[in-house]
Amino acid sequence: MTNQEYGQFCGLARAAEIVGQRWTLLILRDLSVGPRRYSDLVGGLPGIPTNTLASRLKELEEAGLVMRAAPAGGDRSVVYGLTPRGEELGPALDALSRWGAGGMRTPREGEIVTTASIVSALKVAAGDGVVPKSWNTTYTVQVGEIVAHLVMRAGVITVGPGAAENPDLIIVAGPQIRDVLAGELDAQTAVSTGVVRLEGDPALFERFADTLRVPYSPHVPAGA
Amino acid sequence: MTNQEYGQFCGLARAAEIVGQRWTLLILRDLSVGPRRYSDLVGGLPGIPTNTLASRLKELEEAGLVMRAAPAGGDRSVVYGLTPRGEELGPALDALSRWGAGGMRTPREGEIVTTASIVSALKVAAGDGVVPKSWNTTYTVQVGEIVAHLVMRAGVITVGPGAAENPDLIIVAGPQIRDVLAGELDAQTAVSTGVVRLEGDPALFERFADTLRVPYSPHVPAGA
DNA sequence: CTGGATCCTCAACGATACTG
DNA sequence: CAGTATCGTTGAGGATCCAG
Repeated sequence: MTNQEYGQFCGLARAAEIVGQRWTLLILRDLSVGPRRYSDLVGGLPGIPTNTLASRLKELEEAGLVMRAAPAGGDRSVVYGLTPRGEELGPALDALSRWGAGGMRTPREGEIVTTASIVSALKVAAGDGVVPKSWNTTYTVQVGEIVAHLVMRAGVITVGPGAAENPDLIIVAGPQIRDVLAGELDAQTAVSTGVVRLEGDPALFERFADTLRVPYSPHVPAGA
Repeated sequence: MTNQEYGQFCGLARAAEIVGQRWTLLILRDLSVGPRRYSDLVGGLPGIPTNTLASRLKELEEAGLVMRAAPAGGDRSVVYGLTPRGEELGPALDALSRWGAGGMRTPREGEIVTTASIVSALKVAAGDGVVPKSWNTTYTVQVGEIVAHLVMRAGVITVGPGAAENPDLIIVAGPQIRDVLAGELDAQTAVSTGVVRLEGDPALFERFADTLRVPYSPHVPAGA
């Protein structure tokens, strides 16, 4: 059992040999949002040592989860993206995110929000992503300096980084918006107490708050 | 960002701080089968250093996933089990198992099968565990030295370690039974080629092979 | 005999500097 | 921009030992 192997013929053990490496889950989360350059990853993963990132990318490429691509155009920057096999890990990442979010009420000292964390949180909150076909709403969500967009259209929800072009509603908030996603802070109270600031139709925020859900675990003390 | 923290207010990051530790996923898998004593864990996790196991159990207890219990009876051995919060991690473990199993065709040199790996593999293969209410079948599954049981009754599948009392069918096989679960080796061929040996009604093995499923990933080369 | 604690070694990780 | 090189620190691996 040299190296990082567990020596068991077991799916979970095989998975653990890959995602059990430090930083690997967060690298995969960032790539799940879309292809990224090396420096994008460095920027989205504050604190990661550059040699660790280089090692992980190499290992993930060898394991078949990540591919490097040098785009055809004159732009010669290297871009990393998930392979189909890497995309297949999505449901597992979502399940882990949901579980972790269940125990996460307020930021710890110094904890920050990144683009990938917001996008993946909204994706998880969207669940199966199915909404009534008649809904046609575009949101821009801003948490601190970080901006993402969320679109409800044709019966499905899609989420991505950056602002929407012509959003029907802009939602500006801090990490406390977590309570809204948990269903413990209702939309009207969130607005009236200043936790959330809106630019657009407030009724669309009610829809947002009712549709997206990542509950708190009932088994975690409220102080956590 | 001291210690093992990632400094991000993100569910996946919080989860990674726990399950990203070496051996932790496998410890949780073993405990998900049922309460275990320290020495059971040592036995079920070949190669784990005893101090690492002790550290992990302490960390998991502090994180609220694991509880130590000294049973009321005269037996005074310490028993470790999952808390409700630990049980909530089940879906994430299952998703990881399924993903890992998708890339796992044959054992690597020296890889073994443990009781917890068989039980969790069968649980994952059972999916939502729903079967026709009329089915009432008890299986004993033996892979190498390892024995587990699987019961289809009252519309649901239950799985556990050890042999069944009066099994309707005993299935004896090696790791190659993986191909049956993947749906790439049909029941009759498995029996006729000697991959699987049965004691009981062969038709019940067809039911087993048709009901339990953990597919291979289409994106992993067959040589893996 | 179970449930660990201790000690030492070494590979992996982390921080910083530097290069094609 | 995309890494590699270097070096210090930490944690895992492995053996042994100790207490209830």
